[in-house]
Amino acid sequence: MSYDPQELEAEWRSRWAESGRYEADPDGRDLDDSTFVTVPYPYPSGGMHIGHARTYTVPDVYARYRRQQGDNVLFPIGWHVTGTPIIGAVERLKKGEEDQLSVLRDTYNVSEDTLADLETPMGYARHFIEEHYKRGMQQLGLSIDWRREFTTNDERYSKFITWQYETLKERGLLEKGLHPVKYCTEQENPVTTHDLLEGEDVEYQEYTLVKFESGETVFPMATLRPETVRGVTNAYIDPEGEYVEATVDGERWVVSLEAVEKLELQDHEIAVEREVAGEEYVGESVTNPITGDEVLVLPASFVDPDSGTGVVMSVPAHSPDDYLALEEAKADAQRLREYGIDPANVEAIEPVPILSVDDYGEIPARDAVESHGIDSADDPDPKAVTQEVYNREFHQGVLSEEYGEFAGEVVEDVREELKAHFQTQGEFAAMYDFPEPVISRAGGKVVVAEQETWFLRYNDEEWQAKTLEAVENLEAIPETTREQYTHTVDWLEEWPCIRNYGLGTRLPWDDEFVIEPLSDSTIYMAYYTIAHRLEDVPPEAMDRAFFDTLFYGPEAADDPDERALELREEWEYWYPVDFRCSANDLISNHLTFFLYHHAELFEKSEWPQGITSMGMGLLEGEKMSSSKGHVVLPDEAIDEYGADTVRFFLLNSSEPWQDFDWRAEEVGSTRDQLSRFWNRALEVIDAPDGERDLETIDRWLLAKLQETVRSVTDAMDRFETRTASQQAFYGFEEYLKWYRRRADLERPGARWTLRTVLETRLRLLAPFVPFLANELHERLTGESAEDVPWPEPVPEFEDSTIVVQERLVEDVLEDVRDIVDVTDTDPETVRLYVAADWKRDVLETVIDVGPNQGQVMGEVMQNDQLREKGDAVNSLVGDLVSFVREHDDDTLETLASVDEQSVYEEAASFFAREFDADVEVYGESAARRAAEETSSAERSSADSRAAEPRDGGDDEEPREDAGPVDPDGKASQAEPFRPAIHLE
RNA sequence: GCGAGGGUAGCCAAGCGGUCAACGGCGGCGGACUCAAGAUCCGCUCGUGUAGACGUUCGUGGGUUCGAUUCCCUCCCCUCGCACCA
Repeated sequence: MSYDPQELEAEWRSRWAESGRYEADPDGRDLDDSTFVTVPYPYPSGGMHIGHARTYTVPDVYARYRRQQGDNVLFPIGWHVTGTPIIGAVERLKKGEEDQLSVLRDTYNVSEDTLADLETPMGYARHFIEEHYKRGMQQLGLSIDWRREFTTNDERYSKFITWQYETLKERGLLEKGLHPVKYCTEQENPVTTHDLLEGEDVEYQEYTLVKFESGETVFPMATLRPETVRGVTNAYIDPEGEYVEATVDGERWVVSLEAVEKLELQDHEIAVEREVAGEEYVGESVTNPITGDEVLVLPASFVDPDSGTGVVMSVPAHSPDDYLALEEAKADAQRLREYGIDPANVEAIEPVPILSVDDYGEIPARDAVESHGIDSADDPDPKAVTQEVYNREFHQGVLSEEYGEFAGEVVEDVREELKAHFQTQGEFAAMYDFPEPVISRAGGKVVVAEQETWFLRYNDEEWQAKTLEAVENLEAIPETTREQYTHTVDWLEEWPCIRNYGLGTRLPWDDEFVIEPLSDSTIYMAYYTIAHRLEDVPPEAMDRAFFDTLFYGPEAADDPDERALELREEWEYWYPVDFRCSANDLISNHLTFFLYHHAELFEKSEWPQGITSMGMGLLEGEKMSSSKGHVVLPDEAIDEYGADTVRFFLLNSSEPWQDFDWRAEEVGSTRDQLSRFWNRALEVIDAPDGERDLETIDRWLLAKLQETVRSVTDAMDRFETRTASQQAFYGFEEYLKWYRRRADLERPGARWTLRTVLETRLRLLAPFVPFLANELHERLTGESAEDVPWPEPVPEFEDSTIVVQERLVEDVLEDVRDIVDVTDTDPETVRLYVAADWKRDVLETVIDVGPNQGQVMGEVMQNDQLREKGDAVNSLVGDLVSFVREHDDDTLETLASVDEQSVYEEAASFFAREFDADVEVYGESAARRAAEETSSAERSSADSRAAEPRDGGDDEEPREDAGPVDPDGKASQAEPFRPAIHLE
């Protein structure tokens, strides 16, 4: 019967569903044997793709592994619907937006009839939960306890979040404050990126306003480079623009009309006194608040009244734009006169450098402009030049002497400090704005507004300290991520945790606001432990005291709720989370928040034990994108290849934390491999039982099996799913390939070996390919692989000697092959000569003395007989020194007990088969003596060799009737574990 | 720029101080099987070589070492994150 994944997988799926196999409850097993793995709950604003499939399969494989190890394992799932993405998607659907419709129809195969169901947020979410995620997860065979599902919009979940936020507020970890948000002036409402029509990628900037003065009137000039304030030579205003004089927080300011609304939204008291045309200010002198210098306000068409305050300061020494504008102004005396400015006054303006930077001369802006050959401020190229100057000055610019406490410092290091310094003194103010226009989908202009909001105080020192401790205690996989957590904790400021609208839980004390998604998903793993038993608890009973009792015990409430106390047992049984399988890009927010909230709300013993961070998925080498339709749906992949193939490919092609690349060709080949495995397995299952009558080669395979069990187990413990599955599958296939070549498979001993090997491998593979492995294991033994324990190495079959010996056989095979290839011959006889005993003695000496040529020679030369051999010994020692260096101590020790000659003799028939030749094995000494006898008989005289020592004991009895022969005198080339070879 | 990861043969990718010309997969070449194709199996896939070798390779340039793909430094290039988007 050939491999048919669809049929066999369907059968196992229903078996699992019917038996509720993966529903986990506290049972007799010890707390230490409870394992709780979680994965970020999916956000069903769209469908599931193959990248998600891996995300959820990694914890599944670990869960299955731990179950086989005897643990009680809980792997739950829920659904995250908080916030605006789902609402946004529904809005776009209802408006009939083509992009959205096409994604739904073409990418996710939503039928026309179904579209109507998607027009409410929860209807939309439900569809993707049921038809995509849940379905996909079940098809993949994920061992999830489905009783515990919930969504974050559920009433009871909200009660849980309410408890969490009330508790945090009480502990002083929430704080109210102002926070900049994107704000649509049309709808008079904050907007998210999804609500934007134009400028989706634009980030707002915090501009510094330098408060230039003219008498009592302030001209606030917006800049991103406050440190250049000492280099200001003049100001620019748009003569055509509309400006106002207004009272701002009690001061008299001149700003553009457009700036009024922005300032108002940014928490300034503002009252417009009168509107003025920009040109009225042209030619005026304003005073630099830092230097006290008077500078001229010049007209400039490039000034945008809708950017910042509509008045800008000019720093020609360090800004190419300003430099060019100044040059142009100087060149157009006519225009200056029209505005009543004496051109001589402008001509007199010279750039004032305020910092020095390598690669440029005194006036960086001028150098940059000149070296790039730019001559007009309207030229599009200055952008790049400006960027270059700004970057270099920011990272390398050293502030000049006038800067007092900041003199000699690099801009990058002191900008913030300098800004704060002058702000405190009242010379600077601040304003948020976008560097480019941003338009909402409602068509309104989007500006930055400051809004009252609630923050999580992630920069609270005590809280940080606890969290850092949680980071230290964590098993961070891979280890390199630990530093990223530490870094994130150091860097996090306050986090605004509410939004104006969206799905989710209302802020308990102000129901105008909703707790945002990253903030309502920090400790929900605790909710899984009780989710399936809440049905009978009315939501209104789930108050502070209820959860206090549940999480902190009976003492935490005056009149502890019985139900909460019962649920507490569940929570205590499963918590803490053993592993959270998440993604690299969540380290800097969600995962760190997860640690923060656990560190604060729970005892140390309940803190997360481990986090593994996963990489991303690519499709045919490119990033997946559901909006472009560049995705593979698990559904379709499983239909085509089968769930085991999908799982195996996802887990086997890279370690979890590495990126993986879904390539159809490789997935197809994975399926072929599994299919081949299936066929081979069936052959073993269908063959007669065999019996335990083992030859060396069987023992070799069994020894390799034990090695494999050991390394697969180690890899699984480190979450190295690729290493584990590679070893169990591909790695072992290589051994089997050798075994098939080497052994007579018809023997009962071989059949016994193959069955034993198959059984063990199926158990090792069961976490990865549960359908196939369970099925085959059941056919082989009557029990499924998941019903029997994870394999352990069997001491009886561990045998490093056999492994080392087999290696010698492989070496000889390779060496003979090489010689045959190079000489292009087809030998009829292959002769192997095993090194003489005295050579083994030299090897012993090298091992004893250490791999040092000089020392070894010193030792060896003590021996008269060896000394007589002269150069031969010297070069032998050289080779043996290398040999010893290249092998570890264990191997050398094992080799010491190996009888090399019998290894080859035992393998002789195998060699004969491989080379299709007669194979003869001799001892070097015996062969040599035979040669000497021949030659002495011929010449009737002793040559020099006759004087050589005969270290008696190594003389082997010749195996061939003809006696040992050494036609070409090759025997003397033999070295220990490297027999001399002669082909004829 | 800051933080993290990475650059290995035609491609993907393992190795992370010696058994490394470098696992494995894909692709390619040759052979077996077959009427044929596919699947499967076997061998080859840096160069040279009539004896198991030698030569040149693991982003660049240096260094440490008896020995470096593996350790240290320089530089170049790529990917990800850098916040109120989930």
